[in-house]
Amino acid sequence: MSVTEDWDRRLRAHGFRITPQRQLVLEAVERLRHGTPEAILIEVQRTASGVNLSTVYRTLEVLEDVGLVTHAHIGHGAPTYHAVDEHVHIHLVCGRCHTVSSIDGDIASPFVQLLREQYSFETDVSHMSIHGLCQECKSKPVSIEPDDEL
Amino acid sequence: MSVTEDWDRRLRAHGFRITPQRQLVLEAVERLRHGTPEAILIEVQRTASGVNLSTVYRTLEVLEDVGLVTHAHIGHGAPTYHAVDEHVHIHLVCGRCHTVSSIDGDIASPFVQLLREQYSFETDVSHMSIHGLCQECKSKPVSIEPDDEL
DNA sequence: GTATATGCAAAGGGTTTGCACGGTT
DNA sequence: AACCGTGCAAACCCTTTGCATATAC
Repeated sequence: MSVTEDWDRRLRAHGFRITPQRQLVLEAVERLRHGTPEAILIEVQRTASGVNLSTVYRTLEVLEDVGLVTHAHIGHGAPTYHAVDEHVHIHLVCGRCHTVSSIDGDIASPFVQLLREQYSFETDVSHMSIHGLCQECKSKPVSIEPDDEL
Repeated sequence: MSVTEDWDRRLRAHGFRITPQRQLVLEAVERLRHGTPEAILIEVQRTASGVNLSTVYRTLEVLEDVGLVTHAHIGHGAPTYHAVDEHVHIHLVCGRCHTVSSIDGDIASPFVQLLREQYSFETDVSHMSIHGLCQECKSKPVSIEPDDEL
């Protein structure tokens, strides 16, 4: 059952108004499965060319406030937004080739449980992005540690 | 045993030159245990006021290349740099009060092992920053879900 | 001596903000 | 009618880049 079905009720319940822009931004986030604010703007502008980037930023903040979208920081650039009704996933970001792959968020459950037990910390799994080396880059070592004079 | 003991050999081994700036930046990163580029600059300038921000950026990139420092993305702003000789730790970032606490990186070992087995992904634990709710914010629910008209 | 590193200043992304207008309630 | 949301433009923060000079090798 999609959380975004009662998006308008959610907004109203938090004292926000219903506007075409908010609907369009939410729909754009759902359509693109991953989206930066810039990408979301472009998607929105396919229907409504008048919408402004700052509106997208302000809208994403509102939608995140009411729990309709989340974001994660992949790479160094703009954050990536997702609709919360998607199955929770985690991004694995390769620090060498910068490939991003999405994996099932459930894999983190034991870890999340550990953080809850030991630190009373409630992890936002959808916000997790894990940096490291992907399978391919791991196998191509690229001159690791000569550790001698050149 | 500190990795940063043979920092000069490390740099040379990778074909980089030894400069006062590089030494100063590395020492500043070690002294501040967490530091943004800006904060590192200020620390460096306590000794050498002439050093420039762009040099700090370029130097951090070099030091990271040769494995002397790492960075993690805490919050939305500038990244935080660490010397690699510190015991590996993970940042827990509260999405509500923005408090950051550092915990022992070893807690992630089983999770890291899982990612290795299932996805052949080699996690950079020191780069991990985990977002969620801290103990205090978790217990103060702050008007969650009225789910009614206002 | 030559290639690399630095300082400076300018440009570049990404994001936020002030303000007047327009739309929702 | 009152207030919130939007568009526009400017400002902002963080980071990168071009170029001339200085420095490590």
